[in-house]
Amino acid sequence: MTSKKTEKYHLILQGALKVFAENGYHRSQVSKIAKAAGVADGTIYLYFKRKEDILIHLFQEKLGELVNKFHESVAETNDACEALRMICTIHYTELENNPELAYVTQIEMRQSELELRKEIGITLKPYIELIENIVQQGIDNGQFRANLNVKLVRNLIFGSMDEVVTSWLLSGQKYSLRDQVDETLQFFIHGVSK
Amino acid sequence: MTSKKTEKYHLILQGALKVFAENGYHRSQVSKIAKAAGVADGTIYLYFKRKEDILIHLFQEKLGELVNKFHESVAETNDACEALRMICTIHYTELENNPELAYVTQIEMRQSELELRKEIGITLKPYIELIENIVQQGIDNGQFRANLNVKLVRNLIFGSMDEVVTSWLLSGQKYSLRDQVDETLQFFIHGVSK
Amino acid sequence: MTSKKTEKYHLILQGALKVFAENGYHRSQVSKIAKAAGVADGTIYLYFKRKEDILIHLFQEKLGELVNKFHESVAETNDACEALRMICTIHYTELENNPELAYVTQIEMRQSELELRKEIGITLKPYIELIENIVQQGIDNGQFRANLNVKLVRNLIFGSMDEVVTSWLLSGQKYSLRDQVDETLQFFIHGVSK
Amino acid sequence: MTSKKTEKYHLILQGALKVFAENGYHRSQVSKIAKAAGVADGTIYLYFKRKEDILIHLFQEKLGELVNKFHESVAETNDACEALRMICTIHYTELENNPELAYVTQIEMRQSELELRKEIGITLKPYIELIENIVQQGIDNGQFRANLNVKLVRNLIFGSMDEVVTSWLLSGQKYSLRDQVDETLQFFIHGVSK
DNA sequence: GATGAATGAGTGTTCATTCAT
DNA sequence: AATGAATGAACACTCATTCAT
Repeated sequence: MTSKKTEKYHLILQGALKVFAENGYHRSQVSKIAKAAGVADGTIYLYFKRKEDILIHLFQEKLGELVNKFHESVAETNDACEALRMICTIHYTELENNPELAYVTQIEMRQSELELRKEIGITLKPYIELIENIVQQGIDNGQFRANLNVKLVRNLIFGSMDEVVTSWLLSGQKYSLRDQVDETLQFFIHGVSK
Repeated sequence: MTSKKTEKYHLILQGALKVFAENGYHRSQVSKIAKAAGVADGTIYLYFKRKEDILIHLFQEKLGELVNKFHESVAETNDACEALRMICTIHYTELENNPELAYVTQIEMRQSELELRKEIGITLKPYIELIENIVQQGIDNGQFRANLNVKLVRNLIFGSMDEVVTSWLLSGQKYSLRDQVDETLQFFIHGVSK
Repeated sequence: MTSKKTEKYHLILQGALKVFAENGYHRSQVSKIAKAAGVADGTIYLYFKRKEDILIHLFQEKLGELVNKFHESVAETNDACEALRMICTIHYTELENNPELAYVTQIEMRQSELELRKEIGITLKPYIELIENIVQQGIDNGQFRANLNVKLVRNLIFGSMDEVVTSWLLSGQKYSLRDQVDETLQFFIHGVSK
Repeated sequence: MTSKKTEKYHLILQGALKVFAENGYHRSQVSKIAKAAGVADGTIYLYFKRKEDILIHLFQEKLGELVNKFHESVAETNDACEALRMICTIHYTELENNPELAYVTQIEMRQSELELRKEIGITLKPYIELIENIVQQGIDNGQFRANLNVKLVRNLIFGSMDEVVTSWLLSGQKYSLRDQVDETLQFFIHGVSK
């Protein structure tokens, strides 16, 4: 249910996503976002403290939806391998289907000050922790090695997927991202060894 | 022996590294860099076309050194696992020992326009390819699975390490990065499975 | 009645005229013009694309008024000699009464790039053509020689008056400009010969 | 006789004439002039106090030659009409044959500060006075009207020719300047009347 | 709440001039 | 005298943010 108050809020976020994806954060003037959202420049400041705030909220909003999808999909299984597969599938599929979102998360999000990076870290945390829980679950049910450093491994897993997406994006999205799921999973499960 | 001509060039790069690490790229005024380098503002433009150019050269210079170290170390062995270990060791150790460089590569480098990102991609390519070669070598000598997608795997490996470094940096460098080498290698070689 | 929108536009032009006359175009910083106009620096760029634009608009605005006066005065007569007299009278009188405008038209206008000079040429054209028409009229009604090269003669006439104004200005405006009308006319009509 | 000391002086002036004509005064960096002259930047300051100085000297040098030609040609005759014809012929011919010089005198010379304009006025004075003398001579020998205001008339004459040259230049030199001599003279001698 | 005109702080870059060699 | 690397003052322009309506 979207109240009348939040209508403009979402219009602005929608406009910002479009403008950021087209021009990059630093080249996206507030007035351009306002125009894309169909509101006046000043109106933006009724919903956001600063320009940076738009980016943060955009990230939180969009990532929140993603994290929800992750949680929903994983809830259905006790198999850690299967859970990892679902995580990876959603990760690749969702970003492949939303190139604008992909661009903003992979490129623009990183273009921010240290302060903002930490803010983003907080938003990202539930996702990272979800991966951590899956790894822990895999250990607990005997699927994974017991001596895994879960905090390190979750970073390795997230970092891998993250880089694959960025690489795909910078390459010009010339191949299918979701087609990489199987081989990515192979690597997570068995590593490179025979 | 540093020729007189390149002396200021390196002074400026050194100053820029310091200033970028302290303030971030966008908050680093050219005049601040000049001051840190002990030269006049205008002098910078005798050696660099524009501010962005400093970042690119800084990256190329520093990353070039790193890539050389990677190549040298790897040249000594035919064992793909051992080569991966060396790569990871150098990657973690060098950045741990050069926090300023780490900050610039992990945070500031990403703060740049798409155009620059591609420039950086080119500089990074030899490193990525080195990893690819190691993986290929591992396949060839039977250490690794034959059906590995080398281009995907190299991205997974690089992305993993990259994320570990970023995470370490954003955490405030509270733990030892090089101590993560063994477990990182475990993950690369065997994945998570028992 | 000046609409609210154009109010600042005219304030800026007025300020620019003053500042240009006092300091010359190149020594007139935008901030100085803004101050003289009683607006913020940035406001200028809501009404003009760039600094040069102010000069062009100033010229068009002021010259447009002059050209109108020329046209009005000439419309009243069929006598080419009388028309020339009116042209000359207005030319001298108006500039004598507006030393700031005189300074800008005679000195600053010429200080601009070739590109701008052509722009100015376009604005000046109606005036030059008016002179041409008068000459043609004089030929047609038998007052002037039939074999006059009207395009050359209009330049000779305009150039004469223009130089007289510049000379008067550079001399420090020590004598009356309008007092030169009679003798200037004599020269136009009869030349130097007995 | 050119001493070794003045060799570079003339090289610089020659280079400046070329560069000014090609780029205009304000877009002509000192370093560009130095390059065109085949000397080092600093060398220029051994011969000229400031950049503006080059323009002044260039003007004085080139105009000095012109004035000499004027004087020589006029010395041969006592006929004021004939003298005016010679003045006009040389004025148009010389500038038509030296488009670079024409460009600098008609366009660039005007692009200078009031201070410089007065400097130029001084250099131009002998030429203006020469015209004045011719007019006076015409009066004295009964060729011209006795009640002519010589100081005004000289300005009218100079201004006419000056405007014709500028107009020809801005038109892109599409027609012959010297072909305008006869009709210009007609205007000076008889004005426009029948 | 909504507007959008107005603000003014902030900075990369140029280039005339200097001066140690 | 000649060099040319180094200097640093100067400034147009942008754009996030405010606030009177």
